[in-house]
Amino acid sequence: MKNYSKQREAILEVLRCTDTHPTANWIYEKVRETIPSISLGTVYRNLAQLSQSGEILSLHVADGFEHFDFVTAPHAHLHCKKCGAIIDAKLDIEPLSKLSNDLGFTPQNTIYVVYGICKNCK
Amino acid sequence: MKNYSKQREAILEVLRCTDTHPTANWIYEKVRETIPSISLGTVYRNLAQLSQSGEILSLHVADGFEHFDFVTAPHAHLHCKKCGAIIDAKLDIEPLSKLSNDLGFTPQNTIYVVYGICKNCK
DNA sequence: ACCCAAATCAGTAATGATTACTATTTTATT
DNA sequence: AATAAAATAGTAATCATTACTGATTTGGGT
Repeated sequence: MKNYSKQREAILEVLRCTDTHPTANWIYEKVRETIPSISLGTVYRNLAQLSQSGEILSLHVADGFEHFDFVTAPHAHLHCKKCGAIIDAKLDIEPLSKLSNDLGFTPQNTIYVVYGICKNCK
Repeated sequence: MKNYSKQREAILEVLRCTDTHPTANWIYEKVRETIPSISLGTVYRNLAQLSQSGEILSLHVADGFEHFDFVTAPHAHLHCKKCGAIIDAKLDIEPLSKLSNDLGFTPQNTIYVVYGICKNCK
């Protein structure tokens, strides 16, 4: 079903080594330093696949871009409206079991985005 | 700064009278029943303006569309991966004051999306 | 009421992130 | 080595959203 590819490995490696929450294009530019022939479509395809299999997290914020996160454990994302930075934060979240009890909704994963102004932009 | 327009009024009215979380295009089609000459650009412009002034909420989920919500009070959005529905849910959220204390981040508003499978699609 | 500047509008064209497609190459298995 | 499935590079197409333009509407002052 899923074969090894050095392109996918490189994409994961780039994502593993940043604490920003890059876009597909940012990752593309970064991977090109190692694999100059890689194509943007390959980056998109692998990110979608990794996201679908739960190995990485896909994150939609109000800037219109899809962002990716190597950290899949539940945590909050602070998005600065000025500089666009996305900062990780620990934040206690009510257990999701209530959702299945009350609404019959089976939760799979959770995205928590807080919009505001970051330390540097104040 | 901000003048009255019947178009903006109609857009707000459509949004007020639905419990779905419509896209700009859905709202456009709906408002056209009342104001057939309205243009899609007008819908987008007003939604952006209302969202920026905090009168409505803009919501980005993994379907690539921007959704809008008349309810601005903090609550969770359950997004069904199968049918694409967005369902409102009450969910206790840790007070955001900690963010400013710990990270110097000034929170303004909060979007909480839970991905999963809804009751009907199970 | 009338005037004027700012705001808004309808209609259309442009943008650009993402997806789809195709012919070629790589991977894993026998 | 032979084969089929999976992945790739490169390019073209899609389509939600934004930008632009010239006409219309709004609201405050005279």
